[in-house]
Amino acid sequence: MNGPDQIHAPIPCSDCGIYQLCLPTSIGQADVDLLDKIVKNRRIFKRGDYLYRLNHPFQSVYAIRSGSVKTYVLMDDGRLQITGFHIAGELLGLSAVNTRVYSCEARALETTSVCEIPFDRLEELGQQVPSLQYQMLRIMSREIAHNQELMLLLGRKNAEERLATYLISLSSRFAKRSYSATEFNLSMSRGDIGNYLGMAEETVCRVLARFEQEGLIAMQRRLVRLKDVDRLSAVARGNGKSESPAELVG
Amino acid sequence: MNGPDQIHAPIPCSDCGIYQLCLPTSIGQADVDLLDKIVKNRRIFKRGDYLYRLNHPFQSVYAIRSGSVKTYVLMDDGRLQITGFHIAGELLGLSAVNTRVYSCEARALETTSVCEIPFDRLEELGQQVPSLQYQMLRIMSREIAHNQELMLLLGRKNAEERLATYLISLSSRFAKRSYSATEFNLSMSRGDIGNYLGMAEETVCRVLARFEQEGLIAMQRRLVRLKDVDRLSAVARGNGKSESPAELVG
DNA sequence: TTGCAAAATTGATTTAGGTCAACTAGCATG
DNA sequence: CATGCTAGTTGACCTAAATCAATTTTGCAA
Repeated sequence: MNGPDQIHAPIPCSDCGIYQLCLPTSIGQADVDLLDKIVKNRRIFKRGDYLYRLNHPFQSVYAIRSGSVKTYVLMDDGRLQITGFHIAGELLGLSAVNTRVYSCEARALETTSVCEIPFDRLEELGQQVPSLQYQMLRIMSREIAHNQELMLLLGRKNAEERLATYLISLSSRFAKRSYSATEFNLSMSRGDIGNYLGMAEETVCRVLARFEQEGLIAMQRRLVRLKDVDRLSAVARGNGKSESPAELVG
Repeated sequence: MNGPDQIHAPIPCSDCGIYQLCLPTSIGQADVDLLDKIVKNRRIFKRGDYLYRLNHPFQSVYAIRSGSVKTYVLMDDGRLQITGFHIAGELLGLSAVNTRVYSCEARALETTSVCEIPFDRLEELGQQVPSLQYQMLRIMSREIAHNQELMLLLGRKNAEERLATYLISLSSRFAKRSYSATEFNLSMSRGDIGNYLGMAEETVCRVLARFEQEGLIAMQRRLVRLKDVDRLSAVARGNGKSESPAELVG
């Protein structure tokens, strides 16, 4: 039987038999550099370039060295849904497959350098790269927790709470890799943010403007500075409106 | 190295070291019966009884023999969020742990008979029960796909689409275990449905009433009959409002 | 530098759905 | 049988955010 810290090979989709994987997960800048050194398969993408563009999954995982990437799915009715933004230090695979998805794509938001890792080397690399020693199961488990958080966000939170949550989340992701956690570049457009958070582009603008007026943030085009993280966190948690936590009985 | 069809022991939360697991997954009535026969640990819960109620995870998985169960989390601010409804033929564990969750609970929606399976027997049982031979990874992968679907629902869909999606989804779950797929009992309250779908109880009522007027369903208290599944599916997919599938460029 | 297209902002208007409130129907209890 | 009690329904009203529309700003390419 397996030890708990081994990497498992990816598993095929139980419906279609094709491999799938989900791991928009942070492994840290150091381990990305390490991977880059071992794998020697560096690639550069320019803004708008596709990292992949597929009707179905895929052969590689990408460790982002610098820059940023958005992933999204195209639904069978033509709608586009952004599933995540990924920044330096993070591992990028493919988000889950479901029947209504026509194609999964990932494209660079700015000039982006990645290390492309073929699937069949993942196991071997797990021996050498500390953060990959977390097995897939653990990584996926984190992904599920993250999605549940996001579901709460989409189902319950209003525009201000969503955007505050988003900024705080970005901030902590930047913090993990020793960039500034309070001043960073939103490489994605307002429209992208709106799509991701389930609100109109105009609302994103208006709420950001409101945050600025209230002294929570400072903005200059796509550069944000969080001026009052505490208060912003409070907004993200939904303080302000007095929520009655009605304990429902089934 | 592991064969692809083995069960893995659950893995501890990478943050807190405590075990967690997520698997609100259908394994089918036949395999539930099989499990029940092998494990011999049957338990009966009455409406409102707790299957578990914990500040942190947990020792068992439950295979539902009959009845239904809701799972939910209590947030640190006291809010209650329903994370799923589970019916006969499904396996029920614990939905993902996240930092803002204070406690995870599951309670019966009606008189419910389950087979309680201790964690440490999962592996052994995987040898004997076909559907458990899917390894955890695959089960979790399905869970992620399901969550992403739900995220789309919560982020993009309006009240009618949500409720239509919900009914269709329930229908297909019932269909899997040879109950009627077009006539079934909503064992959960309107309030529960609203909580789960992110809308007010009153809106649930109103939309159901509208569906009934339009001849999509027939209702009698908690008993629903789907009269026009095709049209209902169309509503669930969001037909009606002409969505411009703007292809955003990052 | 000019010119153009995409992105962002801001205002006006509309609307879906939340909230509050009243009322009804089932169901359980003494 | 009367008496609540909870779940469900329906109506009135209001608000957050979508939509529509007009500018303004910016980035990029000739």
